[in-house]
Amino acid sequence: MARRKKYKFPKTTIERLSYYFRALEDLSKRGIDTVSSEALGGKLNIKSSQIRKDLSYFGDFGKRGMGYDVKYLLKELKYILGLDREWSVVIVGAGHIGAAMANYDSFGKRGFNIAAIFDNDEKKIGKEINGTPVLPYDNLDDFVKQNKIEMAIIAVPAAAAQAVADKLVESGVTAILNFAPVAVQLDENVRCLSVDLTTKLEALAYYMSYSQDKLWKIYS
Amino acid sequence: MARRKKYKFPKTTIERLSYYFRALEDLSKRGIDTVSSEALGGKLNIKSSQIRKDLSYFGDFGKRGMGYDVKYLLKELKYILGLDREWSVVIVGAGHIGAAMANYDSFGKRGFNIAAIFDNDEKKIGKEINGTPVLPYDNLDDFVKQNKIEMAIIAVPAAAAQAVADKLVESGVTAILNFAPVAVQLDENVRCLSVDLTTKLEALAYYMSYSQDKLWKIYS
DNA sequence: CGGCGTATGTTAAAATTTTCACATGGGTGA
DNA sequence: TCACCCATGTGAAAATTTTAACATACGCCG
Repeated sequence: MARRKKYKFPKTTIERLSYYFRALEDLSKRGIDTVSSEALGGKLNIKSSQIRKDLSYFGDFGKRGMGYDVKYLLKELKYILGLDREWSVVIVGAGHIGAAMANYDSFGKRGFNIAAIFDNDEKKIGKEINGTPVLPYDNLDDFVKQNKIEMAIIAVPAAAAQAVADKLVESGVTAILNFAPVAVQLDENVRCLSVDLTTKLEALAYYMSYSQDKLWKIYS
Repeated sequence: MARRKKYKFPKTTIERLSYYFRALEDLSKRGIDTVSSEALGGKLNIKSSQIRKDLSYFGDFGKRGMGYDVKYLLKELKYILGLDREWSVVIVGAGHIGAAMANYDSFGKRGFNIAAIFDNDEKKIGKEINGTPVLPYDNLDDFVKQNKIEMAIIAVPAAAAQAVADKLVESGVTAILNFAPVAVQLDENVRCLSVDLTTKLEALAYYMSYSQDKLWKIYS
């Protein structure tokens, strides 16, 4: 019921809240209106104690003996995650990944509106991707300022990423989702999360080689 | 020099090894052949002690007072990460994300060869994406078995992901990179990493709402 | 060839995160 | 209304991960 609780909590909690949110949406769609931490955890492969702890950082949302009211918890999570409003986002880079993001309809459903896509390529400029216009990279500055864009998705080659990030921040963007395989250096009041596709595959490769005992375990 | 060291290390270490690898590649390309943990950390926003610790799980690769030989460390990391061989991968789902993955050339450079893409859509079957054929989903089983595919990328809607994953595992795949926004339940000897695009944006939304003091901090 | 500067590898401490265990309180039915 | 069940919320313990600190070893220079 009461919202404010602890002031510090693990970084990983935020990510899990997002998982809870999605799972609850699914339950809600299926007409289920109450769920226990145990049941929710089963769906997500997360321990029930973890779920209760995560939620406890933000408030008391459940009823003892009963579990959580799905709709109520959804509303609260929506609020906590900042999803109770619309966010305007620009994508920089109209290549395959940029295009895939522009076509990713889940963003819209969550209130992330792709306002424009920016690229240097003459052949792409002026076209639309999933209804979103592709504009010249040179207009990025003005567009971000005029439309008060706060979030951006970087989908350009690694070599260009830092320059793009700098430009975005200078124009007023304060949150960046970066697909370029490079660590961009940013002011600390700008949030940047990276999605590193190669790294994920490499981690899988590691686990597989490991399981095949081809690793350092062999040598001494 | 010596390879085998500790047997347990943080899960996050593997991911960082992948970052080190890429940064070293970059240094190597630029003709730099020695690097200190301090310099490498500066490039990646990672503390030098973290780097030394990470590497120490696998062996002694540096020279005191000197740092690390870039080429040598690259070779060792390649070995540790299991990148000293080719991996055959299939993509399931020829939608925007599947297509983007098929077009992601970095995979090939790392030894991840996309052998085929599978989809149900008649209009897509028979075509090629970046030189890789799109085959009927019904052939997935046979193809994976015949070509001894070990890794797969799932890029289908959430509702289909579990069934696809089951089919892949049944056919012999033991590592999965999952783009579907759902937690797939798998046998524990199958490795599965998820890339959750919405979750990342949601985490950003959280951080931004937080910084704007619109969160639980307000209430009591 | 010995001392000096430097950056490693490691050990110990600190910080963070997860898990456990259980007291607590809401709801239900007699 | 009372007793019983159940699942929460939490405080403490365990596990994991990061950071700090430093002794050690390498190479260079005089």
